[in-house]
Amino acid sequence: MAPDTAMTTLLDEFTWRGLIYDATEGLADALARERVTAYIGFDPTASSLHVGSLLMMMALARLQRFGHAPIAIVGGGTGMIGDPSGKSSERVLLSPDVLEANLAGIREQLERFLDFGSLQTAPIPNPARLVDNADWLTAIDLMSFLRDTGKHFTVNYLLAKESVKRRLESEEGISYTEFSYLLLQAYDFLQLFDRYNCTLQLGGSDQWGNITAGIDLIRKLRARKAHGLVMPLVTTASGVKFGKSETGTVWLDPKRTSAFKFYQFWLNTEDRDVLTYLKYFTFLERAAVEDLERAARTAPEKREAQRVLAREVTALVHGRDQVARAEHASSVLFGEDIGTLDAEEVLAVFEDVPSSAVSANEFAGNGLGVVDLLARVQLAPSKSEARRLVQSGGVYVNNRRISDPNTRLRRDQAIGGRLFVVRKGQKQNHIVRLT
RNA sequence: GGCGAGGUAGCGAAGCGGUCAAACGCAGCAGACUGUAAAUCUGUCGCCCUAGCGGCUUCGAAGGUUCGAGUCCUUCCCUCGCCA
Repeated sequence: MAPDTAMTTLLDEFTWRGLIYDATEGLADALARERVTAYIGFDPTASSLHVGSLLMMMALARLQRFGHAPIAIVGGGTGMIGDPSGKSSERVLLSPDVLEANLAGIREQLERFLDFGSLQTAPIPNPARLVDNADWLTAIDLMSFLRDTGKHFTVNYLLAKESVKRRLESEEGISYTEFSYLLLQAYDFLQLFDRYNCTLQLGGSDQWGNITAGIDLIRKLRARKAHGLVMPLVTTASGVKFGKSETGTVWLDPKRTSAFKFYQFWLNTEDRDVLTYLKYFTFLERAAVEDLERAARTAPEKREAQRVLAREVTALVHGRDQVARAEHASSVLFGEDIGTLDAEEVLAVFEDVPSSAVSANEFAGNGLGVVDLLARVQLAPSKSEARRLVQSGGVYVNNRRISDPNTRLRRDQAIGGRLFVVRKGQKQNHIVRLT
């Protein structure tokens, strides 16, 4: 996509999208003057990022589209320590091998969003970089760190930081380890400045303190002005934590959250949030977003904005072909009658829907009770819970509501004798394959 | 160390000898309504089953009193205030 840079600047772009929560003085000038190298840190607490990180990934990608150079830093070093920001309790430390696996998973996901250039194709002037701060953090010795970095931070300054203050007030307190986190992140910024002339750090609004600490360190040690920009926390209008679906966290890794579920997550965005999300999570231009705003206002029941949002974000994360499949599956699932499909078609449509295999023998004779089945495939946490679900009318087998908990399913009732589509509530489907 | 208050289900919070698996609120799950939205309303919300005025395990821990204890007594652990 041709960056619409001619007319607008990166900062204008961020502004209309509502991505600027706070930024340092003079950032606009710096961005206008030269190619800036900017970084964002990603937390390696899991082997996959989730939709919450998407805002950050998109920010780096936008930056690159405007000709600046992005660096994604995965905190192999800081990940060993734990950031106290936004947390009310001490973090459990990750073991080195878990950390390593997490880094690998995250790296892969970031690569989808950023252009790292390559040896085969023509080099680009602003390739993205992926950096692990363990490279320098694990190498530094304590004495040098205390002399060169620690010396520049008064404890008074650290105590004044919001993240530290909050923890000091909590009964649990804060460990020396996490207390040092801010110094490490500041040191990261300094390292990136020295190595790549990186002069801008982005982050979530909870990172402001950490970012300014880095800026201060660079000013003190290198007498140069670095910048920071923080983005707002993504919220939902109804107060639900963003990034959760009825089955839990929405991850970017298709093995954890299928492309279908991912698509559904976005499609289910409520009206009040959809415009904000279109700005946050897509590359759609302003005019396109405004069109959708109009569409959402005049015909909200068509959910055009939600559809486009789901399509765009799913395409970014999982690819266009996955969008097509998710759309098809959605239209079948929420439209046509499953009963009219044969086993092959159902499998094709529901490829991404969670499934489990149950021996066909179980369905022989007078069959397997629904309640047992629900518990078995973990659509319900216990049989009692399963029974309750059935009684309240929340269970469907092959799209037909089952309201008697004593219902038994026989093999000859399975689609093509091979599978059952079990649904809990309106949206959670599960395929039971007979083997 | 002394004095005072307290530890109840995911969270918050009632309960003060029997009908307490434990009020109520939030979160969760499901239903109705709708647009696969929101709001609202309804049901449900310890675990198990052969689903019943059924069984089992809970009210910080361990003992004890009692026909019977979340409720009374003892000891211990932890938290929060105030004083040293």
